[in-house]
Amino acid sequence: MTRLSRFKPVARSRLQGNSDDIAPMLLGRFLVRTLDDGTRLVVRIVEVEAYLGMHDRASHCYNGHRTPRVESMYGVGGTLYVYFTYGMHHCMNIVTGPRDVGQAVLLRAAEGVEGIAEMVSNRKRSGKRLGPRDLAGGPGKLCQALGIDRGLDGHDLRHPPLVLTQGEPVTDEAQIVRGPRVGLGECGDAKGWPLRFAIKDHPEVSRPRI
DNA sequence: ATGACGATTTACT
DNA sequence: GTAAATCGTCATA
Repeated sequence: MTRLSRFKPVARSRLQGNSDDIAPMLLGRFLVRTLDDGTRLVVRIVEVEAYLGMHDRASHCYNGHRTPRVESMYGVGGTLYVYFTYGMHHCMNIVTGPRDVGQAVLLRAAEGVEGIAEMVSNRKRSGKRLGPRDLAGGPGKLCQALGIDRGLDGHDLRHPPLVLTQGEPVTDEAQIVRGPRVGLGECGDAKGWPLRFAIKDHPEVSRPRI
């Protein structure tokens, strides 16, 4: 992977499969966020979770649930789905597959690549020092570091102000670990499905450890 | 009009 | 480890 191709956008055709197939291929990719003042923030994705759509009880699209909040999750692969939860946090997903299917990959953690000082500033709470995993080691933290909110819901990830690029993908499958998804409510067998993927032993991967 | 509920994070014991 | 914070959304009435 050459230095230049790292910043080439990922083609939509690469995002048209099932979310559990695509999720591990997103590990190592970059998210390139351009702020209004021109500042560029870059992170490398290190942890994701697949949500399978209508037949996945943990999914916002379970049983065909379709409301204004989740509408963008039914968009074409390569669309961004951002939701607001717990009254204070945003989480972002990359939609996969054809339109109207409702599959997506939740971005759970990333490592800072460029613009780290700015991201730290975005993350600073009450003047405390940031510890391990405090920059983008969780879905809400990642969104806060990059300044992502519902205003970007439905955005096309091939274009600024948020682009998914080739980055430094993980080619060695042995470097990928998987386990059950985090934070789910009661959802039967879906609770144990191993749809969480992360780069093995990466320090930014969120808790609980995989 | 109302109430229950989060694909979480943080602070505190 | 446990618990509080905090509010948009949606099902129910």
